[in-house]
Amino acid sequence: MTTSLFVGNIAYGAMEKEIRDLFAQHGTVQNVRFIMDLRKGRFKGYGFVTMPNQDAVVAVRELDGTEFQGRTLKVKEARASVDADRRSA
DNA sequence: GTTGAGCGTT
Repeated sequence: MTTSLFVGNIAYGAMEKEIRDLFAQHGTVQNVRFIMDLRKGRFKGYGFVTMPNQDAVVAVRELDGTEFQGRTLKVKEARASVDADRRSA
């Protein structure tokens, strides 16, 4: 039972570890995926965090709109979710 | 050598 969260407006200098640690403060982080530009290999500035459904809801509520490394984070349930685990959130 | 709304690499 996990939910994929879309995380946007991440600072270009941020690291997956920092996002994972940030989300871990509000729940159990199952996985963190930073989206890189496959052509240039640069960070696109957004990523996805997978958490248990209940923790994901809390994380969105607690982290969406908050500041992270000078940028206002955008946290929301992912749309193009490869995982169909948004059933019991 | 850059940038700033969005929905992803196995």
